[in-house]
Parts: sequence; structure tokens; C-alpha cells
Amino acid sequence: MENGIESQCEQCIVRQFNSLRAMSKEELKKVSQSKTSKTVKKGETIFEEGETLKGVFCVRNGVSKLSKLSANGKDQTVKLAAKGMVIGQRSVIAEELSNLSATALNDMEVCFIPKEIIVSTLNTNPNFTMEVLRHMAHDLKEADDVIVNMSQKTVKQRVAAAFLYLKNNFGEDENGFLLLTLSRDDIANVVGTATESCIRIISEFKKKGLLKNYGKKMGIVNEKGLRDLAEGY
Amino acid sequence: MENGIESQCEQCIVRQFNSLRAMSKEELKKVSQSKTSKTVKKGETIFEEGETLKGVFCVRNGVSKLSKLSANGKDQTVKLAAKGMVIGQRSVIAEELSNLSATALNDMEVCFIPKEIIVSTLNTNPNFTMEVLRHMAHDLKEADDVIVNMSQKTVKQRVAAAFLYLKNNFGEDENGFLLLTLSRDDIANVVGTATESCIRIISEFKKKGLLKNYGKKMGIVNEKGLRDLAEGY
DNA sequence: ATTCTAATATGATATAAGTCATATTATAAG
DNA sequence: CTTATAATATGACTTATATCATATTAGAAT
Repeated sequence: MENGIESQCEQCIVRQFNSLRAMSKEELKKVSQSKTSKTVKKGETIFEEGETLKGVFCVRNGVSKLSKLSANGKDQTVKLAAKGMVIGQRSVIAEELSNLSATALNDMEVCFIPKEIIVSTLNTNPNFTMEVLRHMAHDLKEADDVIVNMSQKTVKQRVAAAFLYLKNNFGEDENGFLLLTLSRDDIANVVGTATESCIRIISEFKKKGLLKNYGKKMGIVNEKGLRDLAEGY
Repeated sequence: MENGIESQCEQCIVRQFNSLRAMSKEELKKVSQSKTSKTVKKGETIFEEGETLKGVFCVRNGVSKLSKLSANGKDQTVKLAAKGMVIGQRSVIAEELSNLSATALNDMEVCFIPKEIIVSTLNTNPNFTMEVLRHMAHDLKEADDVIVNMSQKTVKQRVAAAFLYLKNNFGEDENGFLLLTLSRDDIANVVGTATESCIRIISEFKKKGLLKNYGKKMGIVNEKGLRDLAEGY
């Protein structure tokens, strides 16, 4: 849709971090031709649980949560997708309805890539297929870890782990504040707890000198302390 | 190792249920030649968390739990692998240490398939690769569901769901008893709860006419009741 | 049978964490 | 600037579930 220099996937830096890097020049050209860029405002959804996806989305900017509504009406965030990640792959590959919703946690720029291109590349380029498979294997391992954390760690440990995760995956600025700013409610949905519990624990962590904040921005003060807390008791 | 008629993978029925069905006749012949069958007694481990797997295991008989030790020393079962399932694939594909341990929940027969054959087939047979990818995509979806259940459902709901899962995946005999008999402790590890809590809830379910037992064998009496319980309140 | 050990059962208690209520503070909208 | 609305904070209370203790029962070993 857009036609700036960034619209050529061949030159897109973001691609280096996902399975698209295993595509050939010609395949990338096709992707470039058929892809559409779009902006998604904070809070808007990219796709919904139960939808049939017509393609995958490559995150160029911003962060999306992948979440699922539970029977009791609460939203559980299963994964956060940052710049460079491709979302919707699983449903396209399995040819199933999406099991997750994708919602922008801040303003985003995403590229939509029609599933036909993904499927045909999977059928013709074994390197690409293997790369996708490796990514999926990695995602599966991470999901296993989340299962164990959910069932075996206390809410306090999970909140501590969540902040370490945010630092490791999204980084911090020169003053030690996390680049990804989430509301308490968003964090609660990642951790799988009530918003009030999340707020209480964050307050406690601030009092204990583990976390700091400057307005909405949160920062880690004592990383080792957080890690100790997240691991054992 | 063994040489009965069953040792020819080409004829093995079990194969129909896993990704090996996408292999060609010649590939299966190679698998037949290099595979080894072995029996694993109840309680023995097939592989341990942190091990480098030299291949994958195809379950011919019995059931294995795939579990991970949490920091507090408790064992969390992430998945149960029944007849026909291939375990260890994820680690072989990602070329990583295994993130899970596999332990026999009853006496098992498994075939070991060296990773070289798996890797070379992945590199040469796109059908096989796609089949493995589809399986992995399915596993990932299931893992997402487990994450949501773990964080959003009560222990009671999860116990109810576990019995429904056992019925759906392992079946029941003519008298309505589950074919897979697990100890309370095993069930507790699947559900992610304390053994005592698990025992208590099962007792309650028996009193309420949801479950029955005959010695160690457990059976579902009121499936709808269990389902209602597992879903909402 | 008899003994030993593991599995199941149940009570008592402590505690983590959810829920409901109500402030207080930010941020957006007019 | 003022008002409205959303986000954060904290208190009070309830409940689910873990933990510790102790029976009871079943299964294995001798």
C-alpha cells in the first residue's frame, strides 16, 4: 500500500529476526508486492480469537499481546510479540481458527502477508520450512516454561519474573527505565492475577527498593533481588 | 534389536498417528534398520531434563509423562504421551538440550529412532517437514490452552478437566473405567496442585456422584456434571 | 499369614490471593 | 481551567489451597 523505501521487504531490518530471513530474493520480492502495511493504534486488535486468518502479521514497530479469554471472562496474555516477530503463523500453518487474539499494547506498525505466499514458500523452500519449524520449537519450549511457572510459582514470583522478562526482551533506557511501558492491568494479564494484587505487589517491590517509577515508566533497581525472589524464596 | 514382524516400521500401525506417516517407503526402511525397540518399566525415565537427545522415541505401548522440575522441587507434568506419539522431537529439531523429562507412568514399549535419520528426512522430504510442523503447531495450541487453564481455573476445575482429558485421550473400558490408571500423585502433577488437595477433590467428586472407582481404577459417572464444573462455576 | 512400605484419606491450620469497597491520583475531553 | 474518566492505590474481608499432622488402607515382600 505505502511506497516508501521501507516497503521493500528485501531491505527491511526487522526481517533478520524472524523466519522470513530464510526466504530467497525472489520470494521476498513476491512478499513485497502483495504485503500491505498498516498502523494499529494502542488498544486496537489485529485479529481475534476464533477468526480465520488470511495471512500472518510481521511486527515492524510496537508491541502486541497475544491473549485468550478464559471461561470466567478474564483475559490471559500468553505471549508478547515485539518488533521483528511474526504473529498468526501457527493458525495459518495448522489451517485452524486462531486460538488467540492479538491486541496492540502501544501504537504499532505491522505488515500483513497473505497466507498464500507463506504456504507456497513452505511447499517449495525447505530452508524456510525448517526455519519456521525451529521458531515453533522454540515457542513451544517457552510455552512449557510458562506452564511450569504458572502452576508452581506464587504471584509475587511471577510479577518479579515478568519485570525481568520485560527488561531482557524489550530493554531499558539510559536511566534504567523499561522501554516497554505497560499498565498494571496489562501486567496483571501477563502474570495471570487480579489487577489489585498486581498493584499491591508492585507497591511492595517499590518500597523494598526492587523497582522504581517515573510517572508511568517503570525501572528495575535491584535486578539480583528480583531474580532471587523469582527463583526461590 | 528385536526381529519379530512388528519390527518393520512399514507395517507398524502406531505410525499412522504420528508424523512418520509422511515418510516414504525407503525412508521407513532406513528407520526400520537403525531403530531399536526397548521396554521401559513403570517409573523409569526415558530421558531427563537437560540431556542431549541422540534421537526421538516413538511410543508403541504405555504412557509417558513429560514433566519439568520447578525451582521449589515439585514436578509439573506438561503433557502425557500415549501410543503413537513421538517424543523428544522438539529438542532434536531445535538442537537444544531437552527441556523436559520423560517418565513411564506404566510399563512401556518404545522405539528409539536416531536423530540423523530424522534430520536427513527433514532436509529431503518436505512432506515430512510439513507434517512435523503441523504437529508442532498443534502442540503449541494445546500448550497455550494449558497456560490459560493453569492461570484462570481453580484446582477443582482443573481436576475435573483432567478426568475428561483422560477419558478423551486414553478411553475407557466396557464398564466405564478409564483405561489409563494414574495415582493421585500423578494426577496432582498434571493438575499442578498438592497431592492432598487432589485426593480431597477426588473424594468430593465421588461423593457427588461425578466419579467412581474400583480399586485403583477410576471412572467417570457424570460426564456432563464434570464438564459444567470444568467450564464455569 | 505377617510385616513393611507406599498410597489414600481426612482434620486442623496458616496463608496467599481474590473480591468488593473506597480513596486518590493522573490523564483526557470539553 | 474544569470536569469527567480511567488508572493507581490501599483497606477489609473471604475463600481457595498449601502445609503439617495423623489415620487408615492397600500392596509388596518375606
